[in-house]
Parts: sequence; C-alpha cells; structure tokens
Amino acid sequence: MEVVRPAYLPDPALDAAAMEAMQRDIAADATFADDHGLAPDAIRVDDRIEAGESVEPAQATLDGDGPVVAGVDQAFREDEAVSVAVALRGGRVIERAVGRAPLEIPYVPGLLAFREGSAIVDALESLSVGPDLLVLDGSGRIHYREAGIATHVGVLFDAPTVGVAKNLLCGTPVADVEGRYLDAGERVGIEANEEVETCPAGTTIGHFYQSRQYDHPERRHVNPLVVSPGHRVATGTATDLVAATCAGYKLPEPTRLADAAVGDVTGE
DNA sequence: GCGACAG
DNA sequence: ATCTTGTCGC
Repeated sequence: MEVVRPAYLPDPALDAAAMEAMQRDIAADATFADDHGLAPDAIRVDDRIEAGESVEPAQATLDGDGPVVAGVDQAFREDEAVSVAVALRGGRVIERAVGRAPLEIPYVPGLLAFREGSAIVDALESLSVGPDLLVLDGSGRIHYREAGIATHVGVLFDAPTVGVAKNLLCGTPVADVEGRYLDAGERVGIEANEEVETCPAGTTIGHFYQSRQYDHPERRHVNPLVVSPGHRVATGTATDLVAATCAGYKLPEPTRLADAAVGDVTGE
C-alpha cells in the first residue's frame, strides 16, 4: 500500500497542539459514508474456524476472487513498536507484513496514532495487496476530534477502515450497557456528546457490538466490542462489516490473527 | 480543582 | 499495551 497523504504522517516530534490540529484536518478529510464497494455478505470467514478446528496458516495465494480484509495489531518491546498486518481473502491468510518504529512518546488518550502510527505505516507500506477493508485496533470516529487511529490510517492511505476497540474512549451509549447482558449480535448506538468537539451532540459515531456471548447471563458475560467507522465507511456498515468478519470469537478474525502474529514476532 | 481517558 | 499461573465455570 502507498501513503497518499504524507502531510498526515504521524510525526511523534510534534507538540500536542500540532497533533490535535492535524487530527481536525484529518477529520475534515475523512468520509463517514460508504465508499468501498464491499458487501458484508461477500466477506466470508474460514468455515474450519467456525467449526472450532485448529487451522494452519495457509500458503500465500495472491490470486482469487472476493474481497480482501486485513487486520492490523501492535505489540511493544523495550522501546520499539511492532505492527503486523494480516490480509485475508475468504477467511484464509494470503499475506502478512511486519513494520517497526521506535517508541518516542508515551500513550496519551486521544493521541494514540502518534505513538503507534509509524509502525503501522511501515507494515502497510510493505503489504503488496491493497485490502478492500482495514480493521484497526482502537477507535475511528469515536474520538474527541473524530480522528482516532482507524480514521488517521484510513485517510493516510485513502483506504476503507474501521476501528475495533475493547473499551469506549468517549461518547454516550444510547442505552445503559453497564453490567447488562447483551445477546450475541446485539448492538447499541454510541452518540457524540460534549467530549466530541467536531460534530453535533447526538450524532451516532459508533456502536457497542456483542460479537460473542455466554449462554448464561447469571455469572459470566463477555464485554461488547466498540466499533466505529474509520474512513469511507458509514457507522452502521462498519458494524455490519465487523460482524461479518467474526467467526465465533469475541475479536474479528483479521484482528485475532494479527494479534497472534504480532505475538510471536514480539515473543520468541 | 475533579473526573474521564483507545492502546 | 505490559508484568504473569493457575483456575473457576460452562
């Protein structure tokens, strides 16, 4: 893949005010409407995984039909960030790419892309396929300036992206989910509030999505995913697409596989 | 000043 | 995110 908006490369040397200013520009350039030619129905997961079988990584097959979805995830060592992108077609791995970058700034809520972004760019630049959709770890439009890491990366490459987070950064759920049991498949809208300074309060900027749930509400329950559009995807579609990439686990397959891959790149 | 806060 | 083993429950 190729960066098409180099002005938005996440330079960790910028001061916070400059980072925030860049995010406002990115949000203005982002498209929170469908512009991707992807149909959730066209996305397939590996049926062997859905059946609970263990699957060996498939050999690279760059040819074929059907949309390509890539998951991206990061892990950290001493003072470097490692990012891995895993591209899937029909639920099978067709390519993996690794990227690295020194860790130069601490984690600051709202400025995540400036800490991890360089490693992600490094990984995606070495990816030979241009995925029809990128699934990033973290928020997209659910962000103080509607420019979370999924939106930032999407605009950098002008690629359709969605963000999948495990926790809510900002915004207000339209229904109380606190300790409430959501059935698998349920979604609850997340609306912008005063924390989101770039759009009117009440705008739907994402969803809680219950990708997986236990059968008995009494004791244990799974926390829902936090899904939001990154770039070139509408809010409802973002959740539809993420739902289509899930295969019985809490995390979407692209994310799970990127997670595992970055794990053993970082590990042994 | 206090609270909230992706990874 | 990361430091880290076993363990309770379905």
